[in-house]
Amino acid sequence: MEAMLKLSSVCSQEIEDKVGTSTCSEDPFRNEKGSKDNELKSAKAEMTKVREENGRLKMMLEKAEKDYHSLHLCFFDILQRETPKKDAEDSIASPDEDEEPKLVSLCLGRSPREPKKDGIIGNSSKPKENEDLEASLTLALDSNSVCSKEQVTDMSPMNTSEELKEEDSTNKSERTKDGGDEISDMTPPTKRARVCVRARCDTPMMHDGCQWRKYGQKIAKGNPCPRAYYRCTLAPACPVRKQVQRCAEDMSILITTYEGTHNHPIPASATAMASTTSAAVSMMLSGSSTSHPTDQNFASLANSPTLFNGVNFSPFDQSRANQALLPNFSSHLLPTITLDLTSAPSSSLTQVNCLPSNFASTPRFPPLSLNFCTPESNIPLSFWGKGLANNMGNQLQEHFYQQCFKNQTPFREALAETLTKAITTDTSLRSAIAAEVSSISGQGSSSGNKGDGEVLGLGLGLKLGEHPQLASSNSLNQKGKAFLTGYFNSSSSSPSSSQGGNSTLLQPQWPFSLPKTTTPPSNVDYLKYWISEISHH
DNA sequence: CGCCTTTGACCCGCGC
DNA sequence: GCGCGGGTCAAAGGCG
Repeated sequence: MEAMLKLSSVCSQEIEDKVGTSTCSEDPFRNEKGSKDNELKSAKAEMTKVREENGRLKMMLEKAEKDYHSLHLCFFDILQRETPKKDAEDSIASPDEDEEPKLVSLCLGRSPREPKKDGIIGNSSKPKENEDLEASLTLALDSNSVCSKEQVTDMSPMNTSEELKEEDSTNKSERTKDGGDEISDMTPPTKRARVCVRARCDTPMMHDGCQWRKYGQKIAKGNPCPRAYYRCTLAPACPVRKQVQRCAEDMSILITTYEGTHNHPIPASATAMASTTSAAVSMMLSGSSTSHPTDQNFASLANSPTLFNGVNFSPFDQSRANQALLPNFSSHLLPTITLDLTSAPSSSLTQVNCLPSNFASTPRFPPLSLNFCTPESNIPLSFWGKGLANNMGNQLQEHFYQQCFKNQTPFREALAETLTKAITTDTSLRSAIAAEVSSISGQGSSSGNKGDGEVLGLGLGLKLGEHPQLASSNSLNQKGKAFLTGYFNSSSSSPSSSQGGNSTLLQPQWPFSLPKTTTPPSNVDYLKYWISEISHH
């Protein structure tokens, strides 16, 4: 849409120039004046038309933006409404588990590497030689923006009594030590959100914009690397803590777990990931409001195309969890979400989505993986593995980080942009996508759910503007072409072409009317639409 | 001197 | 009840 607006502006400008030159230039030939006037009138009419079109497009853009923002705001409201129902149901079944805390983990990555084994890197002895690296990764908790109602009441940033059972004891000691500060015990312990960040980082600790004081260090079982415990020192009574540990399987991965909610304003540098982490927290608390969600719950949550578009919610996999590749520094009372942004290579999904063995033995809190990583780890391996070379992945990852942390673009948009870039720059990837679509289409609608899960993460709008033709020539095989052609020919007239391609469609307008009784468009549908969009260009 | 890190001790929950 | 492991405390020491 932006490009269309640009185009309209350019056309308008050209016409204006044309008109301007026509009007300003002295016409020596009076007998040509009539034709010039006609030309002038038609040009003016055209200009008016273009201006109107421009205005309409602008209005459409504004409307789309408004819609997006309102949807963004409404998103968590919807989750909140659903939460009490589930909570009510589950409180009947297991009323005491409502107080169970939650773990959300977030993972970041720098470069894809094969996990190294048996290497020991002392994280605390590393010199601070890569401050630049640290600076590129910022992270913070900020539940303010997207907390569900439940969170707002229970995890209010100002609610310093906080949610933690463990912290209760700690706070008690702190209270006694500090002579009883403003920390109150008025609110009961409630759901706790923990956000774990996995990042490829060579420095002992990721710079996240906050100030931390180390208060302990332990050698955890199963990991030769010591685990460090930090408290937030930006505010004296801030309950936020974090644990930092190197991944035993890949020493280049730094795993940081945040716990609690800041009860003070956080620096701007610490807010880059706030929305993402809090969104994850919110999702965890609302989507899994059962407190002990079943695998099915998480699977359905993960497969919901409307929830966290572009985020790969990997359903809990017991066999994977049993591999216990992640260090266990979470209370086994805590359920797990893994937001994975490490761009591990082909084994990434297996590696990253693995969770501590105690989670495997605690099925009432099946872990959940949110894969905010580079596309190749966000898309099924069979999919990305076909087309995305490793060096390509590195570039895209850099692009993704730039979008997320430097430009502070929301994760979804950054991911969308990165995916778009991947497709626009990698012909083999386009072929892979086309092939995947062909295979999906070959599965037919009867197996749509399966395809849904396979392409989960593609249910997001992508910048379709500058890319070449994905579906052109060799990119789509015959089957896929036939499918797409038939698919979209049978559909109603697509407004996408009339809207132009240069639009950032975070929630793309569905190009065809859907039966009222049908379920919302799935990710497969989005993918099909998306490739169709590309093929139209 | 204040802040931070280090490190051994302690507490607590869980499993057997 | 006991042992294990995770998490925290707090004294001691280092550093700017």
